[in-house]
Amino acid sequence: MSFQKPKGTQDFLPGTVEKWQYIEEKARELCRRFRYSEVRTPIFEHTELFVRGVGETTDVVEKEMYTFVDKGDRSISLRPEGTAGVVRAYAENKLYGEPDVTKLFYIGPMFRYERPQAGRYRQFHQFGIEAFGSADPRLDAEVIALGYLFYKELGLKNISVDVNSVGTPEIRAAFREKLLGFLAPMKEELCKDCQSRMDRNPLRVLDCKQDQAKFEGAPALLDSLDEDCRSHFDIVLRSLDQMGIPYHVNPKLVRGLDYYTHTAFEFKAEGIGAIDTIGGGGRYNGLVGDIGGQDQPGVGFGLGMERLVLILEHQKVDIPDRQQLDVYVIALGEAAEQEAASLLYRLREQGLAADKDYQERKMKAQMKSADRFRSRFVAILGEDELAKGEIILKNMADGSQQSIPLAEAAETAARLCKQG
RNA sequence: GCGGUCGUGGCGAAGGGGUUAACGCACCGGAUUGUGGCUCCGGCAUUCGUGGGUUCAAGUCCCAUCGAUCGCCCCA
Repeated sequence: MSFQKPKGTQDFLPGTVEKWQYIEEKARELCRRFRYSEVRTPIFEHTELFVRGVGETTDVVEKEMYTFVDKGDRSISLRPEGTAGVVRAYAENKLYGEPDVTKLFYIGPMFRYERPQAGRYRQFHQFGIEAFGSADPRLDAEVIALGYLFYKELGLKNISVDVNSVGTPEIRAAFREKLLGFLAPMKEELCKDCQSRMDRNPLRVLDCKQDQAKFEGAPALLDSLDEDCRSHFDIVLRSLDQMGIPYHVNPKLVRGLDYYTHTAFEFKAEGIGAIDTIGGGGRYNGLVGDIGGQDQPGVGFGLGMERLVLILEHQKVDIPDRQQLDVYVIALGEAAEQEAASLLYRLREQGLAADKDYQERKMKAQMKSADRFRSRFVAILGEDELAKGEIILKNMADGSQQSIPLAEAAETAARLCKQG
């Protein structure tokens, strides 16, 4: 094989794309119900946007971006996540001028240079939403609700929602100091991952799988929240309660991107390998201003599509798959082939899904094809039929068949198909 | 970036140094001169990811490389 797809990428072939189409359709339909409109932003942006937006010390920008210099000497990066680009588009196009809350969604590929693993690819896809222009905690709840309902309506079981408040950057900075004070004396006893986490992201140390026991008396971020943060968080939780959305408060929940303020949340599922987070998001009140726009609060999520597909398969959720054909035209002999080609076109003009063989195969083989395509009818056109100016229309489900004048074939087939 | 496992026809999968590369599914043809889903019969890999090496002899051993897969860090 001379060519292979680049590592960590995938070809989505017939049989699988239908699944994706179904999921995307569900996402769009749900967004419409919640009044979120689609945006399509570039797949690459100036590197600086992600550095400023996502945070320059995050793993995502430190080691996972596909960055290159273009012919104009600009540093460009393939988007590693969706929010930064949407925020940029929101600010650049001055959508904050709209009187209402701006609600946007996107579906598309993202890129991260990492070792592929179950549910992790270098090109992966996200469905995400962003709502700008309101700091109302009920909007946070709406965002969570949309994600939750998305999974629920797709038929997923056992999706859990983890929620936390990460406060404001100031509160987080203060907490970080307090936590480092607590951890410093025990640094030598921590695992080597935690030791490096202490430098990069101390809040994450508390989430370590090995050292749990040592963190008994550790300070909790939730206890450090000020009045504003606390009441914001309380309203989010109360709203979720009233909507009947199950969640659990996870004080250790920390997200990998720097821009979150107040609410942070994750959707999780089990049994799909080492990775259980299938989506996450939160509020990002300073981000629009950081990126250079008029400051506006925002909240949103990003959901991983390949992880979703993985779970759908794992939970054996049925997804409407291959399309079926209405009519398969079988022609026998050169003269019939010629006539069949035009009959085929007329069937399609009637709005029917129709096809024929183009490999001069035997009738039996063509019947098998009709069967494979799950065609409802077969239109047989042989020497005899051609001579009589008719076709045989056979119902594949019950085996019954009738002769129909060739001139009326398309209309008759269309009528029969529409009857059900 | 680090570690484990794996790479044989369209797909699944035997074979673990000795020279015609099992088998199953799918596909094609025939039994059934023009009718599918069942049955029976037949066909279908000059070649074992790629490159190098060891050997009289290499899918089979060694090295490298690419890819897949699982895990770690991190994340969707």
